[in-house]
Amino acid sequence: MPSIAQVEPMTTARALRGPFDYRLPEELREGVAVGSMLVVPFGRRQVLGVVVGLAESSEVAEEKLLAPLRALELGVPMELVALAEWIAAEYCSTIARALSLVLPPGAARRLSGRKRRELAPPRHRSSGSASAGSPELTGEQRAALEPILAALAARRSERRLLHGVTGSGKTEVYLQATEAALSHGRGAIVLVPEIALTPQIVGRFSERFGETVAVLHSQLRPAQRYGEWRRLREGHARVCVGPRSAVFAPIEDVGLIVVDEEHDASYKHEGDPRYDARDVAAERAGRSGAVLLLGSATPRAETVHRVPASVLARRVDARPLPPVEIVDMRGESDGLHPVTAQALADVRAAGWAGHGAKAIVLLNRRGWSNFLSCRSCGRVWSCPECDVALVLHRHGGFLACHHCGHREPAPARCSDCGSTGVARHGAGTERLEHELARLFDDGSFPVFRLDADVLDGAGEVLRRFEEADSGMLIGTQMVAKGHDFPDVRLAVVLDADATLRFPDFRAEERTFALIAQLAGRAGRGGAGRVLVQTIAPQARAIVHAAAHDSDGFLAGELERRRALRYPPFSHLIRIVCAAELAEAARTAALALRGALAQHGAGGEASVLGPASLFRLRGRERQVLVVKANERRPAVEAVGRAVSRVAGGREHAGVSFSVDVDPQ
DNA sequence: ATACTTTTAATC
DNA sequence: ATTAAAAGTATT
Repeated sequence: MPSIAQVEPMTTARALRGPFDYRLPEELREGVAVGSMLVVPFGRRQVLGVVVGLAESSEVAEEKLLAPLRALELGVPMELVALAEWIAAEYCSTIARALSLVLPPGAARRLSGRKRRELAPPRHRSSGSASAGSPELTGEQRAALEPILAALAARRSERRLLHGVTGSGKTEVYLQATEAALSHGRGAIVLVPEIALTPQIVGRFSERFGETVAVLHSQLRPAQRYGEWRRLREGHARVCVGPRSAVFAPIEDVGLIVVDEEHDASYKHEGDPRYDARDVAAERAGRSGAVLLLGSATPRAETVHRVPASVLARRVDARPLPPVEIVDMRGESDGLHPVTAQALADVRAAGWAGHGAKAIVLLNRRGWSNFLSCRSCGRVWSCPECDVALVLHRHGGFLACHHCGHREPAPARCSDCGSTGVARHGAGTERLEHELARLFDDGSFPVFRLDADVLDGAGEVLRRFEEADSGMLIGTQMVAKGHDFPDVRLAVVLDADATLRFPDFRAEERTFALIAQLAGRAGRGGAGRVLVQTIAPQARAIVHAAAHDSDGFLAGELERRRALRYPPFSHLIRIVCAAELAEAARTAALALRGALAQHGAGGEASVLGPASLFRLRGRERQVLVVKANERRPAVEAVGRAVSRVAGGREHAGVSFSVDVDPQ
């Protein structure tokens, strides 16, 4: 019986290198395992610790060993401790930070409370399951399901891409794959981008599988969240549907991990460790002999390159995808093209004729105006903490920084020269809502706005749009996500090239996905039409999206990535050095580059930069990018270089952030 | 000599 | 990170 517990204390310190050994008193030896949570004395404090190993003896002198104060009732599964160790190494982070991802929700905060309150009894919900029955699959769906069933039967880990156009019935494949996993006695995880935007998929899982489904979403109160975690941990629920953090669901013997809308940017975690839930899902599936199923109408080039695909080319209702028209805005004034205005008027007229008729308009820019300038002296209102222009939010009467959240009252006059001539440049969703309501809302054709600024929440706006007979939904990229309304006759993208102008090698892929996803919202219950306003009508992403040519776009994209040695033909690691003074950040970045040059950047790798980034939250930033053929040696080399440079005192006040496979 | 501030070292 | 001992600096 091991008497030593190797414990990782849950602190965020980078310099701390555990694990630390504790002597287990007799009464704890039975119950403590890898994954157990202990409260331990640590320095002068008490901290929560996770047991990462057990041993018979310790290197540490007997008299220095302390005993844990107490053990918590429920720990995490052993396999998640191993997964956390993998994440710490893979993303250049610490074990403690990686472990905090797999702990029960609120674990760190509950430490101070002594005895946990008894939980409310589980609420009842529709039991579903057996009676619901699975609908008949199309030939394409059956062909896609077949290799998944075979892998599950053989307990073989396998990765599959489900490349299916919008409306082709991907969810039914997920459901039947889940059913198969359950029938083999195994659990399943279903990752979705954001529950509020995809209520339909959650509903279908709950309906089909009843109480064995645990749903994690942002609206749950902490106690409910913990309740769902506990149902999974104790095996009462075997399926978890949730956002990226659900990849850490405490399910034993996972047989299937689904990643819906696998192209979605929300799978990348912003914050240390900067993990990518898709890669973590692949790793977890590999470790537990599970099937990884990645689904999308617009998969990433990386995924297409690496993962064998099943294709769903037809919609289940057998309707064709709506025709997409490119509306050339060169030489036109800003705003709506006459063709677009007429198309919206046509939708409103169709609504009058009887059934509902709806339109969706996408403009990927929040607020009223992009930026303000003084007509007299040219002053531009910018963020005091970041080097970006402030956006006018007219309804709230303030200017906001979209990077740090800074707000200030909207100015009536120039604070430099006193002039009252303040020019508003560009239009965002708030202004568009105002304009379109003025033009089209006659009482029977309401305009709804959906973006990150709406106060009632995305779900509420979508519900109101659904309930309306006719109307228009305008908003940012949120309007292109997984919801499904049958009466949408028209989908419009304004300034479609806006995303193309981002200095990012994924800009084309993002633009293609955005247009294709939005096009998928139109014509689900009848004829549909899609308009794309752009000043770049020849751009590859736009031309292919208009032709519904995913394969053609991906082929070109992969060719371009290969030529430029971008992922998937290399791995990128981004290191950002931030400090109050630009000079300090630059010196640190140069030192880091020096360390990488001196000790190697891991295999065949090149280091680009340092380059300046715009100031953010009052900190000047410099970025280095490592482009490597092999990921692991490069990550290790970067990790060593960062701790060497960050460890010294000469770069005090500089923070280092490492992003492996940045999105 | 004494009260502050900064540096350094340790956390089983 | 947090803490406290150690070392350094300014103040009576």
